[in-house]
Amino acid sequence: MSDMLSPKQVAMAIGVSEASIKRWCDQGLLRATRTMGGHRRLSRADVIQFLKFDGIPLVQPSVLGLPSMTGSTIEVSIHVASHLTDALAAGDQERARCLVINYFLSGKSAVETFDEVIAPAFHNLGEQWKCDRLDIFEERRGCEIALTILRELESLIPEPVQSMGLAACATLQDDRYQIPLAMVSMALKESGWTVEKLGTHLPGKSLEKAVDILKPKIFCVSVSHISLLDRLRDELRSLHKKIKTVGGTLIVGGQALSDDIRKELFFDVFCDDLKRLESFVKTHKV
Amino acid sequence: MSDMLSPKQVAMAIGVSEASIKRWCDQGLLRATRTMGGHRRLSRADVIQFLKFDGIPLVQPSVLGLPSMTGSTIEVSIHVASHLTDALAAGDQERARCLVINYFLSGKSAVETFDEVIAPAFHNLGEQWKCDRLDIFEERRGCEIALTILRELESLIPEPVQSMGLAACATLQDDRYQIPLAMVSMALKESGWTVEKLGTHLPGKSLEKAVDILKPKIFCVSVSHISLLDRLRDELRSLHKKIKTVGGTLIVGGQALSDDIRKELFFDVFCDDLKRLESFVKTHKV
DNA sequence: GTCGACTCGGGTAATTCGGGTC
DNA sequence: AATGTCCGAATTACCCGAGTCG
Repeated sequence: MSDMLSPKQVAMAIGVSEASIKRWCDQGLLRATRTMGGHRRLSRADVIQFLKFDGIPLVQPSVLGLPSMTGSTIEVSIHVASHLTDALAAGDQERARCLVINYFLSGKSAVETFDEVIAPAFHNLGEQWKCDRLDIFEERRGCEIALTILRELESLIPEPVQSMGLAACATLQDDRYQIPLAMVSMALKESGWTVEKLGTHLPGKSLEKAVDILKPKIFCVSVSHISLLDRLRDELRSLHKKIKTVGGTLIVGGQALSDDIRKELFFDVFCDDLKRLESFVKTHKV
Repeated sequence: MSDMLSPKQVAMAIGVSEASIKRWCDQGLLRATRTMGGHRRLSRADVIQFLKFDGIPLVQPSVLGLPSMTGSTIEVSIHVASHLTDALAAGDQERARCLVINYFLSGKSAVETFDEVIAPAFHNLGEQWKCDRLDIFEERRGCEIALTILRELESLIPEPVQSMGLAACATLQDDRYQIPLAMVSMALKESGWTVEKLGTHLPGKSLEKAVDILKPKIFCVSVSHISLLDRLRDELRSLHKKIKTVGGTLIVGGQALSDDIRKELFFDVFCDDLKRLESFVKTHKV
């Protein structure tokens, strides 16, 4: 990562407009070098010095540790995901928050943020955990942080003017992975659906009862962990039948569903990632 | 995303003139930071803190992103708790949000809100669940809603001027109750501590490693469910010893700790409710 | 070399400052 | 004693066409 920051980055870090950064530089309050084309470049050290000297406390210092958001899309997302991995592993909630929220606010949809940044970050975390480079509490703390950030992100997704209909989502027994479920819920919300997030670790029978009561047009089951494949199959089959009685669609997805497992299951739609989920539910006729 | 508000925004939210905001800041009643050019910037949480302290009502809560006071604000905790129970059981997130946030805004501390409203509401939910008047998904959905509301409440707690020190909190294996843990974490934050929320369902050994790394002055273990009493006892004893090596204090609490169970455990402080936790950590010498 | 994102400079509108008065 | 309003000067935010960066 470069030690030189652009005016935009500094503006975000301090929470002022870019115009203010320009003025301060021109007044000599904040040292800046110039590129050959005349663009200002500020060193981290100078910015930190400046903030300390003038006692600006409102800053999120962590923002100054953010990677630049320039470059090709794919590069940026990998870059951000790797930084997010570090922040989550280190328990640095503020930095993780800035990374995700900034990515989202830079014009990405929630679904893109999930697929390109959050999911890869947790994949990385999983790898580190497998290699014993991460203690359990560090992994769990990372999940807590991610959930907090996701809830904040959710508040940034606008309510649809008119709802596409009612969608429900949940996980089945022994699957307690809340993060994928939260992402599914938000993907649905972003696509204009009214979402009932029922929760994790729920018996199939309870989900069927929910179908009876709520009569959702769409039911998403996230599968991140399978303890008993037979039970999963039975519950999905039964749930699928139940959903058909109210004219709904059963969608499944999740890391635990490999190709051969998927073949044995009953459902209407399978989604590798949230982009696929989005493209389906956006065009779904109600 | 910026959490800093301008005097004009605050004035509109409260329904007073900007001059009043200025005076209150200058008198030290309302904490404010300054921009380079001397303009005041106020944090949401600080503004709310000030309003609660002086019992000033919000005229336009929407400016601060808060729900409007619907009708007469009920302040009788039992009534609020009972309404909250209904809202959570019915999956009515917006109503639950209004109840909790308004109770908090009416001058109650977060700890009071927990002890008087949220904990009783979940106690009621538990009763209904035992009587089979609530399906599992309804109870689980209520927890999801509560967690979302708690996260919002957390953003309304002001940052302490100076931290009391570092506190950590977690639950042990097979205890996956996130809501009590979240409340403990927020109670600590409200009392001025910097909190590391490590997460739920953690092995004792991992918590000991966390103690080694973080060296917290306070360690809170929330116990809402006990699967193996022997293991709980062993892990707490070992954890207690470890915490002593860094000069910390082990605090335990939770619904699962009956009198006779408690007698068998090792710890420094026991807390029936969050009020007790608060009164201990507020006076804790570091 | 193309292209999208960013930045330049400069100008304008909106907000806030401190202080004084009602 | 507390609040709302008014003032000139200063600060900040927003906008635009042209140029630069990666």
